[in-house]
Amino acid sequence: MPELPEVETTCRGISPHILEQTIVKVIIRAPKLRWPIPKKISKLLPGKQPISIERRAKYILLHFDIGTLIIHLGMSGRLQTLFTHTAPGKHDHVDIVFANGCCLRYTDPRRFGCMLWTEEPALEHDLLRKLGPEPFSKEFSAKYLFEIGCKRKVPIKNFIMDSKVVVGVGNIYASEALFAAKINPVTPTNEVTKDQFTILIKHIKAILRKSIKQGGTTLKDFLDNSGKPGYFSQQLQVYGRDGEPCNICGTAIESVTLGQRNTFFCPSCQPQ
DNA sequence: ACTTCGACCTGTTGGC
DNA sequence: TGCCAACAGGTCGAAG
Repeated sequence: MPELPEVETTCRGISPHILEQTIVKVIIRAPKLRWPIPKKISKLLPGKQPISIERRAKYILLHFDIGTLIIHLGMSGRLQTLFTHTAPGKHDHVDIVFANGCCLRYTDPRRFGCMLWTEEPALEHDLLRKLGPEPFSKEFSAKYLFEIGCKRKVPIKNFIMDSKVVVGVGNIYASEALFAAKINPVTPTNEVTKDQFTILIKHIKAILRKSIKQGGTTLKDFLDNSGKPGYFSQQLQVYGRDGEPCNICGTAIESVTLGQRNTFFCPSCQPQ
C-alpha cells in the first residue's frame, strides 16, 4: 500500500486530530508485527500528548516529551482516525485512544509494518540513521546521484529504490519517474548521464508532489485516515498497464522483473 | 563495498 | 465451484 505520498497523506490526515491531545489508553492486540510492539508503551503513553508529527522516509514519527513512537505501514498498513467506537477487526492491531474521543487505529493485514518506541533522538535510531536524503531535499541533486551512481552497476530502477541512495521512491513511482524521464529501467546506473539524472530527479520530485496532492495512489486498498482513497492511480502512465498502449506513442507497455519486483516501461519511449 | 536473495505475513486473483 | 500457485504498494539482514 503505502509509498511516500501515502505516508505523507496519512501524516497530514491524522495530525489535526491527535496533536496536543491527551492519550487515555493504548490497546495492543497484535502478537507481533515485523518486530514486537514494545508492551511498555501502554504504560508510558497514557497521560501524554504527541507534541509533533514528522515523516522521515516512510516512517511516521510521533514525538512525545519522553520519546518517539516510530510507525511504519509496511506493505499493507493503515492508520485511521475513528470518532465513534467500532469493534476491532482481525487486523486492527493497535488502538490509541485520546481524551478528545479520537481513536487512532493501526491496521495491517500482512504485518510487515512496525511500531517501535525510542527514547533516543529518533533520527539516530538504527532504522533511520543510515537512510539516504529525502527526495524533496536540496541534497537530493543530480550531482549527488551522479557521484554515487557512477560506481554502481545495478539497473537504474533498483538504484533509485535503494533507501541508502534516496528514500521514499517505491515500486510504483520508480516505474513512473523513469517513464517520465524516458530512461529504460534496466539501464546500468553507471551508464546514466548527468543530464539524464537531472531530468530524472526533476520527475521524481514532481511525481511524488503531484501524488501527495491527489492523496496518494490507491491500487487496491489504500485509504487515508478518514477512509478516502487516493486518486493518483488515475494518472499512472505505465504501472500495472502491461500490454496496454503507451499514452504517448501507442506502443504496448511491457513489464520486466527487476530486484524481484514488477517493473513497467514503454519500449519505444524508453529505449535501451 | 556492492549485489542478490530469502524472509517476514495474509488476502486476492487467475488459471486449470 | 474449488483448489492452488502466483502475486501484492516494503525492507531487513545474511550470504555471495
